[in-house]
Amino acid sequence: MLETVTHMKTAEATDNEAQSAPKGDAEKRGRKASKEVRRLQLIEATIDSLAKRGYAVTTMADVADGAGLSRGIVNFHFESKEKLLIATLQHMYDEYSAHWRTALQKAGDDPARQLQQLVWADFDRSICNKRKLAAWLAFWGEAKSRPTYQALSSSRDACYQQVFIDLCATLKESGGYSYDPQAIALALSAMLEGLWLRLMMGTEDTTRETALQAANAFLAAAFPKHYGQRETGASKNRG
Amino acid sequence: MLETVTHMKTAEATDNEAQSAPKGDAEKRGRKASKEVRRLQLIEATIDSLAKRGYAVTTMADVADGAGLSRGIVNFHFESKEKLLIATLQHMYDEYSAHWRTALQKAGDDPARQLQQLVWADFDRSICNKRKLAAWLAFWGEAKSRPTYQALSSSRDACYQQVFIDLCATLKESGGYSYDPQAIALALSAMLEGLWLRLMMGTEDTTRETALQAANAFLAAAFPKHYGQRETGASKNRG
DNA sequence: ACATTTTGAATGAATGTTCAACAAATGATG
DNA sequence: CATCATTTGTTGAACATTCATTCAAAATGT
Repeated sequence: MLETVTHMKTAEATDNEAQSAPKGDAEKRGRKASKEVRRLQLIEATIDSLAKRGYAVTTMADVADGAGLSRGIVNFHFESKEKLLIATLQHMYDEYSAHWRTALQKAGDDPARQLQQLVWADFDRSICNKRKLAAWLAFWGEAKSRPTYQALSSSRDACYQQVFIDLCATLKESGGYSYDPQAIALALSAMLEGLWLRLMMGTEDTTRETALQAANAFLAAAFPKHYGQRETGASKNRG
Repeated sequence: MLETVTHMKTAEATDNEAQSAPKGDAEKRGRKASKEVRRLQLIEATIDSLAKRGYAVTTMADVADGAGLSRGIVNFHFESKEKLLIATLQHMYDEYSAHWRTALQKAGDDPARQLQQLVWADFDRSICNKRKLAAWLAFWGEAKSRPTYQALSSSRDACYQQVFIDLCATLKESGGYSYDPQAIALALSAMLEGLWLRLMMGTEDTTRETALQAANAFLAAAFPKHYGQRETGASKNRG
């Protein structure tokens, strides 16, 4: 019935979104708008480089070339390389945060449906694609030794985790399960991150489809009363 | 005037394993033994640097200083920086691989016990500590863009995954469960990796104990007939 | 005219690698 | 055992390269 979830599909191939033009709504403050557009353009180029080359060998020249601009431009819009990377991380964090909050809102009032939508949202093409995942992993690899990154580095923050715990607690009561909500919530969110990891690594046995199946299998096993084993909702649709 | 600068300050905190001596079984080829010891010493220093500073800023000088040796020594024992990193990754891969195989062997013939031991082995202090986990994550962040890393980068390889699938299939038959063994196995191993990720990130809400609880909660939820909700087995034993 | 943005070369710091000298162990010879 | 020759291991300085940053000049828009 509901194939609503997954069809965001915001330009996963290469994303030529930020490149178009500084036109349209900004004419009085065309400059300021142009400045924001430039920043976005450079941030997207940074994500590209992180995904393609990796954190360690992502250089300012890579970013500038990727954006089709000159070498010194990044230090004009961002003060330094570190600030560019922080801005990029912040951008991805904001995007992910907005994404799951939207999914939660769209889910309505049924807790079971809310949890399901949250889980499915994780595999939406707009955020779950090779490019973004690779960029996340690049940051994760550096987060532990960079205090500035730590707050933003885990896309699933404390607030997200608390939502999971509350939902698991609610389902526990309504379903009469007997586990610790906190433990199950941790297991669930850890599995989601682990599936992301598999997808990024590019092992052949894990695709977006199989990952979604695994997530559904977890839901069915942990909350049998709410997610019957019969209908997973992922087996027939999705191209 | 020149007092020999033999610091040998290997392994400050945890592992003074490689330090012992080039003696014993190697007298004819004492040199070769010493060579292996040096290699291990440098590999350990590399892990230290990866964990403390991160992949991007781990330099040859860091490694040499960490081992208490001179700058040029790494290029003598390893041909290049890349080969040092590959050797380090291989070392960690071999260690992890040997670890889970040993755990599997010790578990006896009962499939339920085998799976449980495999899961618990993941949180053994010998491999599940901040230092090693941080080093793993550092490699993961670079693996996608470095073909040489890819084969070794995921500690849990195809063989490990197959063991999981087979065990899940066996438990499915004996317990009369109704899910797809492959999906559940993927969910399980992904959760383990995700829990590792949380532990590395150093978020306060995830410790080795809570991670183990989450893993046990998963087992109890997925295989209720085999792992009753009552006894998790993790509350008192296992240091 | 004026402010803003962009360019591209110059600069200086950091880093991987090389290498000639040096030290230590090993083996040969008497 | 003593002495020398040879191989193996180690050092630290020198070198070349890469990269982030700076900045004066040019281009662009208002």
